[in-house]
Amino acid sequence: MPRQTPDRHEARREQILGVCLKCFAAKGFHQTSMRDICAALDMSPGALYRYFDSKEDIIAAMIDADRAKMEKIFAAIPFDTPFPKVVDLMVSATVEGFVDDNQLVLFNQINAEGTVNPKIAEALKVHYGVMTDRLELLIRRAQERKEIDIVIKPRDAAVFMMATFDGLCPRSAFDPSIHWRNLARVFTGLMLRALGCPPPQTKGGRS
Amino acid sequence: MPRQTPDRHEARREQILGVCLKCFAAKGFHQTSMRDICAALDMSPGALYRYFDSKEDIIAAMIDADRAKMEKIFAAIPFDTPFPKVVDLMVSATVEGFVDDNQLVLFNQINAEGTVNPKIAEALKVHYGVMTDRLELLIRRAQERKEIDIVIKPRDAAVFMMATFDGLCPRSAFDPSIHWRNLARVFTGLMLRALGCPPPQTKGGRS
DNA sequence: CAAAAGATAGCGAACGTTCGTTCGCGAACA
DNA sequence: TGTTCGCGAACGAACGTTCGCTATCTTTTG
Repeated sequence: MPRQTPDRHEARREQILGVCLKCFAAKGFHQTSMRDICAALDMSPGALYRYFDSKEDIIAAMIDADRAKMEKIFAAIPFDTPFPKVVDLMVSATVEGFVDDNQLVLFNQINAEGTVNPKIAEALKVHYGVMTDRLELLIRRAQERKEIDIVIKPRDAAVFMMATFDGLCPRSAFDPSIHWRNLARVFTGLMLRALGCPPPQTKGGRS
Repeated sequence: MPRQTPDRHEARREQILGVCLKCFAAKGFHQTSMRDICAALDMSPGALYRYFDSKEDIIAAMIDADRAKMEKIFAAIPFDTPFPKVVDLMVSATVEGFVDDNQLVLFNQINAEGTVNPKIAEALKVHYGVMTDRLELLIRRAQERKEIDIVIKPRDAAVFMMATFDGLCPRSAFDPSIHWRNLARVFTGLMLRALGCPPPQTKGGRS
């Protein structure tokens, strides 16, 4: 019976992916060699190749896992969430991922890979589509609740917001004047203004 | 006297960079080999190395040229330009660069390289700084002219706008539903709304 | 003005290195 | 006893780069 340890394999795969993420985040996909990965894993190439067919396979799996995580966060936002809260959640999720640099570097790496590798490009299109669709729906509901301007087309607004999230990443990677807290607050505020959604409460508003 | 043909060299360098741009845009920095470049140039490696010390040198020079071009566009916008026009100019400049895919791929490639290569990262920080500073000034002037909301801090607004421009790129690379014309119009409109700047004229407004 | 001298551009085979990947074999576990 | 896991030396290919050579063009010189 060959069915013995079906999950051990999967678990190890995930553990490997975790280490690869750090490697890739530190040096980029194509500057990281299989030897680098093996060293970080304290593992031989032969062993590593029992879990992944190729380097590209590793990269693809890692991107998949990363995107799935993001999709999950988006999907977890209920439809009836007040829109300011929606924006806040999304901005927070985006910014928090940046606090350690992993996500920040990785995001740029993934986009670069996507522009050049058709297989990755296809996967990214799907993922981007899923996220934009979800956001579009959230916007539509908010419009029905009269929370945001009825004139704005939900799809357009969704694309705009997604683009702004995406822009956060290269921006914050190369602008040393940016501070996370301030960034998140400012972006949330401006995005809500763009959609004609009055903020709920601004409290004191320390500079 | 060794001073004979000082400009021939420079001219050829630029021509080489132009070809490299196409190569890099097609396959990415690290998937493009020196042999690929030589083939595209119909030139031998030996000859190529008379113009650039290394592959990294080529990449750096190309990024420099690309960024300089963008800076030039930004710098050409006069301070007294009505703000809606400013936004329109910037969005157009950004979007137009995408129409052929060169700029689009390249932008993602550059950001990825910047996250991993300290020298490039430093250059990008400078360039981003220059552009943000310029935009901040344009915003400040517009505020003085009462064109945009006085509450908004110019620096915050500048960062927000720059981020949105940046986001346009990966977004439009992976969202097949996007059409340039519509994209530019929507983004201009929403950005102006965010800053509390009433649009000048919307004309007919065909869907 | 012609010839010699010098500098620059271009070539392409070859270099040493590093890459992703393979494979035969032993150890551990079922 | 069969199956999985892990090892690490080894492979061929491809990489960025070098170097000695010839051809071309510019300047200097007789």
